[in-house]
Amino acid sequence: MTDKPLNTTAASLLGMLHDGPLSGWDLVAKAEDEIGAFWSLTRSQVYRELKTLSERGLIEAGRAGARDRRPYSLTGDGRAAFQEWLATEPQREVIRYPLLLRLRFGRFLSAEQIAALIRDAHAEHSTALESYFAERAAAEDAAARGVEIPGVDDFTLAVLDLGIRYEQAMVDWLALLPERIDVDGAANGSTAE
Amino acid sequence: MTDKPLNTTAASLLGMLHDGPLSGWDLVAKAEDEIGAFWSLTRSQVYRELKTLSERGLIEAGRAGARDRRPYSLTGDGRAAFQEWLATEPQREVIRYPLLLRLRFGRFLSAEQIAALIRDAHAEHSTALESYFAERAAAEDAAARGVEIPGVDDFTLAVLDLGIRYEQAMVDWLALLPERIDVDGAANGSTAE
DNA sequence: TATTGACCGTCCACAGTGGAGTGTCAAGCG
DNA sequence: CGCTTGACACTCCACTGTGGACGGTCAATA
Repeated sequence: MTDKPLNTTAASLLGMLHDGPLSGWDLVAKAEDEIGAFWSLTRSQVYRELKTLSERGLIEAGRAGARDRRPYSLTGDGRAAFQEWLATEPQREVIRYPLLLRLRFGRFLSAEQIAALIRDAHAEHSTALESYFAERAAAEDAAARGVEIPGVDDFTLAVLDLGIRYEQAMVDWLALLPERIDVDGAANGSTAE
Repeated sequence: MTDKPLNTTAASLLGMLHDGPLSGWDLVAKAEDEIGAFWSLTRSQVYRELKTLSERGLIEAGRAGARDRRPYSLTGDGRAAFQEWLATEPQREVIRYPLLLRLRFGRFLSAEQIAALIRDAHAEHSTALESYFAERAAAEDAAARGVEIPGVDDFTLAVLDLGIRYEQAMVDWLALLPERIDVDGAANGSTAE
């Protein structure tokens, strides 16, 4: 199975198929829910990968259900390929954050524009933080009552914890930002230096 | 100039050209240095964008210097297009972090694999944090002595501050991670749940 | 002088994004 | 009962993004 290393998106699909057969549509939803915070993928990409994965024999399409729904299941080769991928060196993270780019070019922005950017971002990260808190609370509650939530293990919770730290850092920073950059002094419309 | 919105990478190039004419090569270096932490771009992409930007009249190629070096400078239309872009709604951040994906699938990893992943990531983020601290210290030192570092303004420092918070959150999390996930209990090689 | 290494750009295959487009099925409603 | 609506499921395409191979130029130095 060493014909060619898996790309990360393909590997994530194999990983999710360990929980049972799923269609492309389901995989997109599951990915969004479970790994969406740190691994983006799109419908187009998923269907493309499913095609090549099945050509390589790492997954197998079941019989189509209603509405062209095609469930894929993992093959033995697929499991092996996934294990191989797990053992590869992970690449560095990629972050692309348009807001930061605009702020970095803040000297070309008006005070109002800056304030609006910060306000919106603060709102977004606050709600993200809230929902992570809720998720953790639900998990802790379930644990206290001895109930198992399917698909939630120690690793899920550990990663969730990082999500909380990340969002908290964002919220804290954004809250202090307006006084940190002297917004009124920085306003200069379109004048380059 | 409303023929078509700029993509973010093209906009970042226009932004950097406000500091004076630069070649594609220089732009890649400058981007890596100044915005690389939150906006990734590659050589290929930069040269492709430079071509279309100059076709659209937003930048202008100067006379080629040694080694085919072609400096580009901003046009008036380019400045206007950049201002327009600044006023557009920024999209959400995209994060793609292969390490987190592997950890999320940690139940398929051995204890040694997990430990190694964490150790490496901790080292990487620690050095990133150190270098950010050094950068900030240099800026503070310069400020104390009344010196202006070219290309460093309040916005640069504010964004640097977020970088520090981000790396600090990572380092803290990674430091606690080994005891948080009971590594020895989690080891199970290739067994699915 | 020859080699080395930094500089500068091109090209290509593959990966990733977002939206338009197509069809299917279930539920509700008049 | 036929119609509409909306969720479901996939396809296709243009554009954007990534990484590496490649080719050439120039400066320094052994």
